[in-house]
Amino acid sequence: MDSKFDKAIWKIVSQITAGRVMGYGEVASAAGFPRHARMVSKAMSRSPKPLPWHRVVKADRMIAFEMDSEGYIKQEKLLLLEGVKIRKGKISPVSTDKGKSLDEVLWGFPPDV
DNA sequence: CCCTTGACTATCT
DNA sequence: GAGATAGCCAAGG
Repeated sequence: MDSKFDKAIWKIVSQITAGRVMGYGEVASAAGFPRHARMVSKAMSRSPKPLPWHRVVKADRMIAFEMDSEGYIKQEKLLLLEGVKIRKGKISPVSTDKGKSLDEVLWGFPPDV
């Protein structure tokens, strides 16, 4: 039985465009269930169809899995393939929906340095 | 019904 | 910046 919550989460996650990432809390809020960050992970695992789960990361923009775990490696790989820049496990601000300032995107993102 | 667990988050030291 | 603590909510034993 699929709950309303799960459906909402799947919808939001499937709508994340390639090269961009969202936080668990953001997804939950977007789905209409604030503070359900922890449930998001569960909902994604329960999805009957493949979902771009790798585009969902923690609030710190870091991969949620452990460094040595399979999930971490897999997610990092997928993100890199989609053009997401990662520095020491952290996703570049440009890859998020927050730091998508036109200047930064056009300039090619000089914020890091 | 109580307790534990989890792909979390925010705050404090 | 890293570690500890508390808050959070749903699901399962």
